[in-house]
Amino acid sequence: MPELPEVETIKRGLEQRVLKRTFVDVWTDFKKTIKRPKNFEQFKKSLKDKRIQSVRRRGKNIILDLSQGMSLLVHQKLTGHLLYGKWRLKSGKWLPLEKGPLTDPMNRFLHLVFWLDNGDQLALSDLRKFAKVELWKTEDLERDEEFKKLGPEPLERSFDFEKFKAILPKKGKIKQVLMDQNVIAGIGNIYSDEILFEVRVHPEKDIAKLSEKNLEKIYSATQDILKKAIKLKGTSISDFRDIEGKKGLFEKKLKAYRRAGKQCFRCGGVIQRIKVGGRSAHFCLKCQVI
DNA sequence: ACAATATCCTGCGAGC
DNA sequence: TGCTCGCAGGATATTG
Repeated sequence: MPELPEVETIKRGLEQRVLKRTFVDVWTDFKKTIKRPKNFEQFKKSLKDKRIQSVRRRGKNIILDLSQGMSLLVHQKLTGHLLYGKWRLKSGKWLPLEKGPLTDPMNRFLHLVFWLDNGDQLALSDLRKFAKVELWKTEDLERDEEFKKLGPEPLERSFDFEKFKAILPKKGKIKQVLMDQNVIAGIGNIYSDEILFEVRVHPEKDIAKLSEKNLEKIYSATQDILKKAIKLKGTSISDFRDIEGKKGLFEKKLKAYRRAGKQCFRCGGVIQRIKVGGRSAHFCLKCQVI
């Protein structure tokens, strides 16, 4: 599922591929993906002839800033990922024109396809159809309450340890706090597990009971792990692919996530899986003792 | 005021 | 073999 490193990987891919391109047309077989405007014909009409001027990431959101003060926001949610290439529609199914990564089964679930002015396409593959796409007036998006509520970017230069401490709530289970987009933007289930494994902190630990030293460790591990994952183009443990359709390499580095029942690389203990806030949490019972 | 739960989806693997 | 069932999960809505 795309978290900050995966979304950043997509963002960088888009910068290479779609910057300065213009939207020509759009197709979907699942109109519900388009949340704004609700009417698909209106969406299509508003998007037509808009040029992509810049690409941004905010938390797990991708934002394409367009000409005429418009912005296209894409949230890939669980299984969505944007792809760039050439396909043709054959009896309701999109087939890649060339052999290569785009033929990967995880890239087959195209529910939204944009035509660009160079003849190529930008597509959203989304197995579970949770992804959302919204077309905004840029200034309305910046003023939107939901959007403004997003917490700070963990990898921004200005996000130092003092700032990290300042934005933390008074109490709460550390895993849930790290995953709360309104506290810090971009961390999800995979990286929260990996960060807490790294610092030997139990996912249910109440942040009120964490020492300054341990908070600092969590802060640094967050930076290190997110940066390392971006370098490796993210984690593809189930469905994530970059815009060329290729897998990320960070899945090989996972030490906790989806390793339930396996041996801990650090102490040889067994990795546990429990539910924290309705989500699966993976950790080593033996060495994540703080 | 807050926290737990349901909702949206569908491929996959387990179990019968 | 082939069916049903439960699970996975980000963010939001709804219920407790």
